[in-house]
Amino acid sequence: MTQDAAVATAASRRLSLEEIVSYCRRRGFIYQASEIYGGINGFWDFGPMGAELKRNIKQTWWEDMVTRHNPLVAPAGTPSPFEMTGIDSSIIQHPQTWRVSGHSDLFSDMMVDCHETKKRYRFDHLAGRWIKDREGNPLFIAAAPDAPDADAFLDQRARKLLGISKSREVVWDSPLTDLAELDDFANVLAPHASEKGTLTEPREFNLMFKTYIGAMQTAADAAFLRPETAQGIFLNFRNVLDSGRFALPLGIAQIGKSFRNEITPRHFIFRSREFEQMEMEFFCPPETSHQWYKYWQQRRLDWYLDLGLRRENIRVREHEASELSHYALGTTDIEYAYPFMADGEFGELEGIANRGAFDLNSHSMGRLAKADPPELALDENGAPLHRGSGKNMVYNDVARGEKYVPYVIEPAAGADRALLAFLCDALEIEKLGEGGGEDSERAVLHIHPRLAPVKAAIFPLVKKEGMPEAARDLFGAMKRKWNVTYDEKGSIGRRYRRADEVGVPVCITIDDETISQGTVTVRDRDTLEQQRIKLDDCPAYLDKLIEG
RNA sequence: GCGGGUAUAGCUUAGUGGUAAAGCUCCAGCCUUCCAAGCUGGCUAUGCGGGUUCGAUUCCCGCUACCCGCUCCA
Repeated sequence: MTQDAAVATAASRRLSLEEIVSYCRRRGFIYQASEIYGGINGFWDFGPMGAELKRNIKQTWWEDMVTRHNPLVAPAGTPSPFEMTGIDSSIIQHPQTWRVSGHSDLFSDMMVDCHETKKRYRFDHLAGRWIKDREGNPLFIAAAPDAPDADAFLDQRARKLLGISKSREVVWDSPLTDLAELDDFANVLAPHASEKGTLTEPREFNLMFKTYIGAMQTAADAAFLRPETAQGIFLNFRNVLDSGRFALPLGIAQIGKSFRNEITPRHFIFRSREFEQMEMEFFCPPETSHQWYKYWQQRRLDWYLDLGLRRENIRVREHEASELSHYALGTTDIEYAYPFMADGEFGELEGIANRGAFDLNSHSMGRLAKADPPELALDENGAPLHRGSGKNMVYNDVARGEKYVPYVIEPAAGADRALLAFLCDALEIEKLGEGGGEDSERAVLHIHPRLAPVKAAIFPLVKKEGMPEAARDLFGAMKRKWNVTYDEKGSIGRRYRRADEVGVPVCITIDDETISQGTVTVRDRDTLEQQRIKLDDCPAYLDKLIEG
């Protein structure tokens, strides 16, 4: 850190991603998974500090979303009071869950990529016809899978490419042929390309981790690690309603691990293959859904701001209609200016979506195709593509005197991304101009006390005159309620710096006045200011610091 | 997935075809009464696997991981 500080020119500065990674490793926040075996791409382990920080982030989210919620009062801007609760569902669910949700189709197929246009096609959706090019060489023109009329599309492509006038008929050398019947793609012209031979070999493209239930491991036993926690909530919607005496509007929250076989894990823990989500599904009457959507956008933004993220580093971005997922009526991203993003660019922190009744209807009727309103996806025989459970998802709203399938607002946050954002935002190298005349730097993590891995550090000023004994007594008492540390090694200044670097909000120092008058000094991490308080007031002081 | 770069101690660096060096950190001891003091001592490293060589941390090949730029991102 001395080296880093030496290149600092401003009064304080933010760190690069490499410096953040180095810091996380050095101070016990995050290590590369399986590091002693050379590491494993896309996986990370949380060390002593990181585990505490992540636990605090999750706990703060859970408290603010679920346990501290008052269901008797309607917050400003909402149509009504509402209830909040939580579940913890299984990582492995019935495979039909992912077929109906759309994740199987989207996440697992043989795909071919086009080098030229960068488009990706499902291998089994591509077909085309053979023809002779201008030099008389064989050329396979592939049709766009989404073209309404493949023959018309192919004729048009051939006329344009080979200069065949409208008065002449296009003469093909073959009927419509699946790409799968070709030995290689060297003579294949991709649907949107200008040159042939731009397609890759078909590659399996499965973003869900596959496993097997039972020891036999046959194809019929295949199961998947969840790619999102949300579906576990939809599957249990009826259970929660039936067993909990809840009425809508109702939010069901869940925190847990999810798994995606990302093609390119990147940027430290920003995109990893195993990650933790904090998701909530808010079930409400359809006609109020937009109002709730707006409410949750603001409330989720406020959560990050209240916990100290700088406003200038956060952006709220509403998706364009063309960006929307197959299920969403509206989606807003809360984005953060991560240090690996270019200046002025932001990366996703949390998404808030209005999913309509898509999920509940899907799990009732079967996989829905994107349409307005959504309709059942059918296979070539007209049967449902993926059958739903057949269970009734209609809610009988006695208070409103109507029955409906609830609409769902989903704030879906990444716990790891939140952790990364809080770290990046809070970590600074500060230049302290004063102090003995020489330039002095300190690394300090200005993390919110609620999130701080260690809440307080307790020091005896020196190791004599009864100070260690008094400090240990205080430490023992505080430890019952908070994660506090005791340190008597090194000079007092060195101990302050060590505490600053891992974001300890306050250092409590025992000195000779503690022994004679029962007072201690509390030193603030951010202002460096000290004040003297009564020894007995330490718990109340810390409680106020954390909870405000 | 493509291209470029990197890999020596916990961190930041040095160096060498023949016993791997330093500063910081950390630990122990002495000292120390409020912001990284000082003294003494100590622990700890060439990412993994091949090849060339009498001998490889150094040269070559492969792999892995990380960083940067594209690509992708339910």
